[in-house]
Amino acid sequence: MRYSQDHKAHTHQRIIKEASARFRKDGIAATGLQPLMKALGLTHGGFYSHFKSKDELVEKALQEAGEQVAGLCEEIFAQENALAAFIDIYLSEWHQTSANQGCPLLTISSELGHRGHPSPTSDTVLSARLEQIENVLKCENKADQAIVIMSTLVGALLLSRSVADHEFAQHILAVTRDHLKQNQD
Amino acid sequence: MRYSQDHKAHTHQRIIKEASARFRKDGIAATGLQPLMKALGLTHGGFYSHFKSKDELVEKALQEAGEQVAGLCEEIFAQENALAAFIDIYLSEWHQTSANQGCPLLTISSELGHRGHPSPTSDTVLSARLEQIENVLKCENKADQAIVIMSTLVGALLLSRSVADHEFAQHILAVTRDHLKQNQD
DNA sequence: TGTACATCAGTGAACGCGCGTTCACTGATGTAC
DNA sequence: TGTACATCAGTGAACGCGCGTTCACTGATGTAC
Repeated sequence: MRYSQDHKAHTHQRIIKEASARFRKDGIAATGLQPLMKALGLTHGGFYSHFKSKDELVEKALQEAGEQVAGLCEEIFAQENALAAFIDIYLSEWHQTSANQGCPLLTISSELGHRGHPSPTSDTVLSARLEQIENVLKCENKADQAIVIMSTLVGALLLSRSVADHEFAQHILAVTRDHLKQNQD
Repeated sequence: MRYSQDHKAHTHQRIIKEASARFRKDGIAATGLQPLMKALGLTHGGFYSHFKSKDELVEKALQEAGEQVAGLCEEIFAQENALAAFIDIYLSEWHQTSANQGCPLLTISSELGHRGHPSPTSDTVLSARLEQIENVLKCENKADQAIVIMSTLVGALLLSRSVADHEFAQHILAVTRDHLKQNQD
């Protein structure tokens, strides 16, 4: 059946959005196209009138995750005390448990990178974050300092998500938050 | 055919060792038991006389990766200037490209944690690293400082592996190495 | 010491399953006359 | 304005494939007599 003009574009976006969440939560390999389409009330056959392969969806979903997160981050970095706000959100309990809405660097990017084919979109996402951090730094070596801060954020979040002991996980986040906010230049 | 006494134990270890490498390199989900056994010159059916499921192998392989890495780290931390040596190796080009022999926290642990069932072995591996770092720190708040250092190491390595641009990847490692060695207490 | 038997690590075919992908088809809508 | 037709987003069965797992079987070795 034919649908109204922008119907296809709308469905296209719904697929990308759902994929972007699922890839971040469960990983790319563990996310099937069949369950994904079913969750949107569609049948899996229709997938290929939107994308030529799962790989294409992966790339689009990574981009969408990047843009979604970029939107959130713009708001955060518009505040006063932007770096502290960013640190608090990046290392929040919300971000620890909500991988499906969070930073794609930990999940999509790292699943792509060096297992198969890394994506230039990973570079774009990371660069965007680094630039935002640089802009609110006051020290010399802004660029280098931004890399170190971002590394620490990513690492602490990853460790807190990897660890089985919930209190240990929260402790990692808390300690790292304090350290980064204390040493901000 | 029946084999000499310690033959089974030997094969058992070979499977674990190969799995430990493949899980770290390609991820758990992307590593098939069939190709794994074939690579060892065995048929896949025999797998179940060694392990009751893939999940059991995953746990054993994570433990073995932890022990293997622990062995390497003991040597490193026995040196003078242990922390600097550890930082240099953790953020080396070797570690960036040799995920199959490297730290299991980035790959096995993070694939287990919060996607499915996290393993207490992740906690053990992380705690071992933290303790080694603590022992060579001279500042107050050793425990907290160790967490921050480990987070930064893990994050920088993950980012350098995620990024498509090879020079960018090397830059992340170099900058983080310098920062950590400069600020070591 | 020689023979009969039990053991059991490893074999390889088969199981059901979900994966990514293909394809002939449907049918409500937009377009042309 | 009314009718005939073209479009094409979405359907759902089917494809080959590799997955994890099961199982009846093999046959060289260790053990018992």
